[in-house]
Amino acid sequence: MQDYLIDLNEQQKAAVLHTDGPLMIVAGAGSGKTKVLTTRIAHLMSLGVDAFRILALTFTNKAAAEMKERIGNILGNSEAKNLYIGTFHSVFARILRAEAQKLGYPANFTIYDTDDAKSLLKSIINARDLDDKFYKPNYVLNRISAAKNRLISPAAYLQDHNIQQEDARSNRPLMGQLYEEYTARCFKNGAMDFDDLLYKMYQLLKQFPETLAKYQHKFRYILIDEYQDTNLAQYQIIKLLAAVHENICVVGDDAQSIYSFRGATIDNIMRFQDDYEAVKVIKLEQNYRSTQSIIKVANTVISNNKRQIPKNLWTSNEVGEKIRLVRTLTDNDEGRFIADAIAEQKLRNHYANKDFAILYRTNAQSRSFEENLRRMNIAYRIYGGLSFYQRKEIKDFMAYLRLIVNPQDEEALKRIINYPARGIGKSSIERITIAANESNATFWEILQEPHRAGLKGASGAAVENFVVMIKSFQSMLGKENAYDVAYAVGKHTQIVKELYNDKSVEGLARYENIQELLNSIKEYTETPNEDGELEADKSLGSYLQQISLLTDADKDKDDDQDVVKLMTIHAAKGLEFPCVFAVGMEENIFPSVMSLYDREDLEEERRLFYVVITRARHRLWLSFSNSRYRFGSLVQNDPSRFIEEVPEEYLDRSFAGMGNKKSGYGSTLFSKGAEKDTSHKDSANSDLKKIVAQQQSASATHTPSVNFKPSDPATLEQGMKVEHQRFGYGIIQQLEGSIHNRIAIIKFENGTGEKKIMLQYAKLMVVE
DNA sequence: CTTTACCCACTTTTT
DNA sequence: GTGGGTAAAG
Repeated sequence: MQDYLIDLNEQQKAAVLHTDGPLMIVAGAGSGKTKVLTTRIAHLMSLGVDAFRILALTFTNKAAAEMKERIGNILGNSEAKNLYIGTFHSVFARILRAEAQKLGYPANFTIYDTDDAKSLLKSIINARDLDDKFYKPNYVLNRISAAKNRLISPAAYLQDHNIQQEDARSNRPLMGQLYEEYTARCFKNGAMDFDDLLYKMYQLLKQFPETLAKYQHKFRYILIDEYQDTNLAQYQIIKLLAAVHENICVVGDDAQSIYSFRGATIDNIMRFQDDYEAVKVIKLEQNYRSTQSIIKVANTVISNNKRQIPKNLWTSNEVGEKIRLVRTLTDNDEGRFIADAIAEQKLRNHYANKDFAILYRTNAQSRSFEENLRRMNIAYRIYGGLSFYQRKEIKDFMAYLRLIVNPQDEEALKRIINYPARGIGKSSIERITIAANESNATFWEILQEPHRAGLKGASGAAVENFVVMIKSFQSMLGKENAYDVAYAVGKHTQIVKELYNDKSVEGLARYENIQELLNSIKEYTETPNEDGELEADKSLGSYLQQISLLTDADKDKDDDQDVVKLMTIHAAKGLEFPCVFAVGMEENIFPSVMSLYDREDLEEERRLFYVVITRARHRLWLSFSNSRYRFGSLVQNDPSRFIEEVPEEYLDRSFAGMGNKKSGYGSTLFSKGAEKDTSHKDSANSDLKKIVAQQQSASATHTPSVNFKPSDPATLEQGMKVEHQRFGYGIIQQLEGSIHNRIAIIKFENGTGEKKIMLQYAKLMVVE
């Protein structure tokens, strides 16, 4: 084992050696926070503390994996694998899986991601015939999420006067009922959403004292990373777990609290000292990452915030270069400038691609950088955005797997019951839903006896076939591993075949995605489990449990690829890069338009600005554009107010000249404006055309005669004159198709010309 | 019942 | 520019 204390400064050493009792480490950006946490855990273990009794909670799987690895390196043995290190969500999911029955959940409960939750809410809102102008699934989900993060149950929500008034005032009086029904439906489906993983964990500890005692005893040492980003639910759970030993160590930086939209409250870190009597506070103020210029700028910027723990971040690194301010006229120019700058820096200062990061406020901003990097042949990778697991084809495939493991999961069931199309349409699904509600059974139960929903004939048979197929997959669960079941799903459902036959570019990509999913499942079943505690469980159930908490960033292990990294500032937290481009520094974007009217929100944006500044080690660029396309139309934003907060002496404005220095820019702007005008004319023009077309088709639409009565399709013959309900009168030119699907080619009188009419559906009356 | 075509709302940030 | 939901056509 290395002498792990040797390269720690005094404060870091103090934090490592303070093993027992509550400890708060206020760790400035780049002050060696992760090093302290990992060394502290290694130190505990070298003192003889059993790895099984140490709990460390982080916010990303990546941070957790990194910690595990670094501890392993310090200790030089495999003991680190026994540590309970993970995100709040994954650690709690694991515990909940073991304790699920206590709460009435199946051990194989499904974890709903945001999309699943929204679609469930949508169906609840639709079923109640509510106006989706007010009850937007997104809004409703956020409201429910906020309630859960504040540990407010549906019952408490309905009883709370303030909340009720708030909802009434915003024209959403039924919010509480929606919360109640959503909760009930999730329970019935055997599903928990992300917030439930915290909320139910709290319930579990609160309702079952012996369970609480068990975990209180088990976790003798608790460490929390990014404490400034915890919400009330997380706070209360930690408080319960730590109550006996009080060996709790939290690490955080109030200046980097950027997740209030997820319910995080800066109060938790501000009040930590009041929560525990014997608390020790250690501040890590020396920054090892950045140049003096960068640190100075960061400090100045953050001092504009009112609420913060006083600290003085400093560095003994070199002064470094000024921060470069870049101004361009269009978003595409911004992308081009930065791609050029990267190429230039690579030559001039011998940087590699991986030394650069382009960081933006919103995912939608990535396009112009992608295009220009591609043009310059610079390798890049986008982190975040639409995740692999959010793609439609992946969600469809996963829905099969989810249903097999948990047939209660109605969302999964409805997603794939008719995909690929197998003749179970909207009306059949409706019948089943009604039957299920009436007899208080689950959707799946009704499916097994389709006659209870009045389904017979073709649709009844289709349902029966579907059930037989799913059951055959289920019978594999006990004996086969995750890959074998998934392979069978691929083989026996038509999904893979259908995608394979789709030769379009998108179809090919989808096919490859399914292929990739199958490969990753295979890899999962063939890799030995890391968890020392759990048996090597390679079942489909355990696969699903862990996959639903994984994000894109966790998927790629080859982190060392030589590529420029593009991601949101949020995603960049905890990372560092030699060269950072903070782009889109414009009002309404950064700070976001959503945060302009509230002091708290604005301060959070400023903390976000602080975060992006402190990602840079050597060089930092701030860029903004006079105009950019958003949504197809051109918008113009002022430079971000945050730029003005950067002290002038650290700012290099030589790239921020007005566009008039270069000829052509002015005219570009002008022609863009002109284009916009014509496009307006165009759209007005096409609107007009549409109206004309509508009127024409309206006059072409036939009003059926009073005595219209469809004739039996079997009696139709070539040459007959018939009446169609909408197309009017016509002559049958030809009849073709099989007995079951007869098609008539009819020439209509009113200029609509020849049409193929499927007799199965169309109603035709013989005139003569 | 299924497929296609158009229309609209959507953009903070994430486990 | 995009994905999902709806209406119309087959």
